[in-house]
Amino acid sequence: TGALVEKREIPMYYMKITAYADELLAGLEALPDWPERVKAMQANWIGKSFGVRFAFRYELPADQVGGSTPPPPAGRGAGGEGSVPGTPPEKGLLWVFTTRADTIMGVTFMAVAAEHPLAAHAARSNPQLAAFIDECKRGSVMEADLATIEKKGMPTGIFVTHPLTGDKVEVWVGNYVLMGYGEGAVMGVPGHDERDFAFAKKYGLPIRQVIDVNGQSYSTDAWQPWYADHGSCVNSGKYDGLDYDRAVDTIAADLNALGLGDKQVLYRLRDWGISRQRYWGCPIPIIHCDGCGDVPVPDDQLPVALPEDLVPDGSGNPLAKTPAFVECACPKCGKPARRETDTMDTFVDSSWYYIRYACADQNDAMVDKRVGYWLPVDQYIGGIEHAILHLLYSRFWTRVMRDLGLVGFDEPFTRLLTQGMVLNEIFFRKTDSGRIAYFNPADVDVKAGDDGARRVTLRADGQPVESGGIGTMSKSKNNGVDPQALIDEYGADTARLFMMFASPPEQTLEWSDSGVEGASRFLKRLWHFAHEFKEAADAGGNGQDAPAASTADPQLSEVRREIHKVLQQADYDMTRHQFNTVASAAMKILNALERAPQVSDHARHAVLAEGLGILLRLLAPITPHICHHLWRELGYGEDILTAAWPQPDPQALVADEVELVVQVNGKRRGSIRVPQDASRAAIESIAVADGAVRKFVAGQPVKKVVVVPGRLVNLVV
RNA sequence: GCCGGGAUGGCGGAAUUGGUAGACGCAGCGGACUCAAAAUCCGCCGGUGGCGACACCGUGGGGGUUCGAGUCCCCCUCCCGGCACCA
Repeated sequence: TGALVEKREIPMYYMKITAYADELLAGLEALPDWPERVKAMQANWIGKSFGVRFAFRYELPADQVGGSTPPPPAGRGAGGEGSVPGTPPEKGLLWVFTTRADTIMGVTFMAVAAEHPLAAHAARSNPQLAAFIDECKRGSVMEADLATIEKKGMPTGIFVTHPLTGDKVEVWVGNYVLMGYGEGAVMGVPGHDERDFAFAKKYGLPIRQVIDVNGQSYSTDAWQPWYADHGSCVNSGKYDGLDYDRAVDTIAADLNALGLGDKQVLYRLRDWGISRQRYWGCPIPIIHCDGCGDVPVPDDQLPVALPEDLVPDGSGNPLAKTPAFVECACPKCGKPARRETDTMDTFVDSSWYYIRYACADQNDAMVDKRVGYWLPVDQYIGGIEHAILHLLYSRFWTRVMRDLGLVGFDEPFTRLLTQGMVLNEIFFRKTDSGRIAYFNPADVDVKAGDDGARRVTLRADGQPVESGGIGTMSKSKNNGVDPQALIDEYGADTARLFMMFASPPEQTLEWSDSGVEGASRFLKRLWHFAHEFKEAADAGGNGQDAPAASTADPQLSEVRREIHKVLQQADYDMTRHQFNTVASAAMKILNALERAPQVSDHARHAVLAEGLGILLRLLAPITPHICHHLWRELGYGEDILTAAWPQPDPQALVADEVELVVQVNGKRRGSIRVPQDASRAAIESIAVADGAVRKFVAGQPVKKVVVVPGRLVNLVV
C-alpha cells in the first residue's frame, strides 16, 4: 500500500482517495439501485469543477526578506518559494484556481490562507500579522464553522502583479481561505463574488464591475444576486463582449501563452487523513528509527497488538504514554526505535469488513477466492448518516483492492437502502461538577402536573430531569430504545410488525410505542381467524389451488377481486421497500376475509383458503414466526420460506362494471357506474345525464370533456 | 453557511405516472355483550355552516402552470441528516 498511503508533515497519514476522484464520480452512474439522494450527495462531495489555474508574479525586495527563520516548506502546489537572504529580490508565483476566469479583469485584491507560505513570510516582519495568523490557525477547521465565522482579513504588505493587466494587487490573509482546497489562495473579485464583495466593503477595497447581465444597472452600494450570474465581459479591455465560455477560453489561452496558467479540473474532495490519537483502532504499523527513518513493521511481527492493560485518563493518546508499547527495536538496524502511536480511523475497518466476512477464517491473507462467490453485496442497508463518508470510503477501498488484484469488482454494494434516522426525546441533568448526565426515556416518567404542565421525573429518585428536545437515537445521548421490552410484553412478531408498520424505512421517524396494541390485536385476530377456518374446514381440504374461475356468488367474486387488488399493490410496494403498506395490505386482506359472506360451500372455502395463503406469504417477511407456524398448521406446506411469492390473478381483477368519478370544472360532483368496456361517448352521455352533475352544469355549454379511463370524467363548462 | 431530505386529521402514515385527499392502524366518542370490568364485536371519527339534503374550506406559508396540483415550477418558513477527529 506504499503508493496509497502518504505521510505528510509530522503526525498525519493519508489515504490518497483523490487519485480515485474521477472514477468515484463516474462510477455513480453504474449504480442504478442506489437512492438518487445518496448519489447526489456523493457527487457534490467529490465536487468536480472546471476552471483555470494561473499565477500572479511577485518580487520580494531584499529588505522584506529578513531574519534567521528558516524558509517555510512549500505547500502543496503553492508557488511561494523560500527566501534566501542576500540574493537578488525574490521572484515567485502565487498560484490560484478559479471557476470564474471571465472575471479576471475585476481582481482588486488577493487572499491567502493563514497556512500559506506567503503569509508565513510576511508574518516574519509583522508581529500583528503573525498574531492574526495564529488566531486563524487556532480556530476550528470544521467546514460548518468556517462557513459561519465572520470573514476577517489583514494585509500582508506584499503586492503581486496581475498577469494580464500588469496592475499591482495587494495580498491579504483571509480566515475564510482553505489551505486544503485548490492552491490555498484565491483571487478577490468583489464585483462578482458575494464573499469578496463583503470583504471589500469591510476593508474599503475597490469594487469593479466587469460582467454585464442583460444591461442591468450595477451599484457597489449593495450586493445583488445577479452580480454572480454569467454574462458578458465589460470594462475588460480586449475581452469586452465575450460570453462566459468564450471569455474563459480566450483568457486561459492568453495565460497559457504567458506560461502562467491553463484550464484545470479541480475536485473538492480532499485526501483522507486516517491518523487518530486514540486507543481504539488499528495501530499504524510503522516504526520510527533515528537512523533508518520510518520503517514498516515486518510481516512476521503483524498484527501490532494494542496493549490491554492501560487505563485512558481522558487526555491525549494513551498509547503515546505507554513506554512498553512505544519502545521497540528498529526492524532494519536493531537499534532502539519508537513505535508509531497513531491508530487508524475506524472508517478504515468499516471500509472492507463486509469483504472479510466472506473469508473470516483466512489467516494467511487479507481475502481469498470465496470473495468472488459472495461479493459484491447484493443489498446493503444502513443509516442515511453514512450517505457520504462510509459509503464513499468503501467505494474507494474496493477500487484499491481491485487494483491490488484482491477483488474482481469495482463497486461493493449493488443495491442500497438507506434508513431514515429514528429520533427520540433526550433527558438529562447537569451534575454538580458541571457535566451532563443523560437518562434513558425508559427510566423517566412523564406526567401532567396539577397545572397541566408537563412534569418529567427520573423514576429512580422521583426528582425532575430536563428535556433536551428530540434527537437521533445515540449512545452518547442515551435515548435509544431496547426492543426487548416490547418483545417481553408482546412477542417478537408483534414488535416486528409494529416497527415495520410505523413508517417506510427511508423516512425519519420519531419513536413512539403507541400503536403497538394494534399490531398485537391484528396478529391475535389472524390467529383466531386461521383456527376457526381450520376447524370449519373438512379434514385435509386446504390446498392453495385457485378457486374455480366460475365462482358463482358475486359477493365472493368481489372478495376475491379485493384480495387480488390488494396483492397487486403489495407486490409493487415490496419492490420499493415500502413495508408499512405491505403490512397494511395484510390487514386489508384479513378484513376482506372476515367480511366474506357466510355461505357454506366449496366456493367460499376455496376463496378463504386462497386469501389466507396469500396473506401468510405477504406477511411472512415481516412476522416470520406466526406465518411459518400457520402455514404448516393449515396444511399449505412444510416451510413458508420455500413457498413461491404470491402473484395476482388477472382473471380475478376483471370487473363487469367500474365506478367513475364525475367532476365539473375539476371538482368532484358525483360518480357513475359504467360497463367496464364502455365507450368514451357512452361514458360522456351517462355523466351528463347524472342528476348531481346536471345541477352544476346548469345548462351551460360543455366546452370540453376529459375522460381518464377507469378513473374519472371531467366536464369543463 | 453549503449539500441532501422532509412538513398531509388529535397521532403514525396512505394516495406508483398530475386524476375521488385522509387507505391501514392508534387514540377518542357512541353502542352490543357482561352483575361489573377486561377482552371481543358493531358504528362514528379533517374543519366550518346547516335539523337535514348539502355547501364551502382544507395536504407548512405565498405566488404560478393545468380541465384538474399533496404531486410540477418560483419564492419563503420551520424541522431532520451530513459537513471530513462520534462512527
